[in-house]
Amino acid sequence: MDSLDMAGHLIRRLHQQSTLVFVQRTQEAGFDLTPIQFAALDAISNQPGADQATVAEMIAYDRATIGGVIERLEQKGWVRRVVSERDRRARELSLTPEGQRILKALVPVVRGLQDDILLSLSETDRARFLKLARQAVGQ
Amino acid sequence: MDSLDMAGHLIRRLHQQSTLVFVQRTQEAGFDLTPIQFAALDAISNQPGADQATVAEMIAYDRATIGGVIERLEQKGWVRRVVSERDRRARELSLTPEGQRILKALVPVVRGLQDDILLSLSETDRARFLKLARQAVGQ
DNA sequence: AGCAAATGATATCTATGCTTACCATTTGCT
DNA sequence: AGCAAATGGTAAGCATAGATATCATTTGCT
Repeated sequence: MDSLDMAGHLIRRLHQQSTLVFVQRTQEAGFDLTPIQFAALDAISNQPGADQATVAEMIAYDRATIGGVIERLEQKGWVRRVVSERDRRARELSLTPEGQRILKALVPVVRGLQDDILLSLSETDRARFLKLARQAVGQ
Repeated sequence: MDSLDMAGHLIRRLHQQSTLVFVQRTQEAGFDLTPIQFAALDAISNQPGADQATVAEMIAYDRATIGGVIERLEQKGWVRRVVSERDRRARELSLTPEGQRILKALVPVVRGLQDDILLSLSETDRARFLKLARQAVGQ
């Protein structure tokens, strides 16, 4: 078996393709952000007031890296970070009005590009693939 | 549709899982390297004398990052980099005897961990998934 | 032969992605 | 109340990952 044909390598190439499509399509639509920034934005929107650790857990991310992601979202003016009164270690996250506007405009674009990630699969195979992928990540 | 259930996010989590399993299993076996270092090592072994650009293309990698990867492999004493006589811009790559020894010991370990990446899939589903993944990356 | 275009490689910059260590604060237990 | 353990966050370090710019050399065309 060729090492390039093994699960690990195929998955890396899928990830590569996925990121590329995301960035290209969102840029074409006039946005400037990464897939992970979108995931964080979406998570914060679904759970306003959550702290960074919670958001990290929601999107299966590590605590150390999420800090930088949130910081960049804050710099863009899309996310607010307020020290929690309940727990002064924590920072409560929420979207700014601008962040909400961006996310709302972004959702249909991101939804629309998902099929482009798996362009060489038929509709049926795409559904099969996603079902298996879901199962593989234990969801 | 939840953004966490979309193709892009599922693929990112697969990649995460894949890398984790690779590093854990190879470390348990006494090795210290990344998936991409393995891919490069394997590519060089299959095509000794190839230059960096060729190796990058073989493993679907970008030219800018491969330099660092090869450099780390060279530092480990696994790869030799010799300026080509044919084309003085190029560096011809080959494995050192140590690199050959390591790769030979590594191959069965890496082969063996592939199934662990997709542990929650049955044998049949794993084969289905890989077939679809292969198709999705256009291979 | 001469020169523009292509190519191999590196440098720089930005952004993940993960590990370990550390600091501040809170929790849980006695 | 007192204190160890747990938790939220940041810092530092290493390794991808890709875009763009630059440099050296080679190729292709005339």
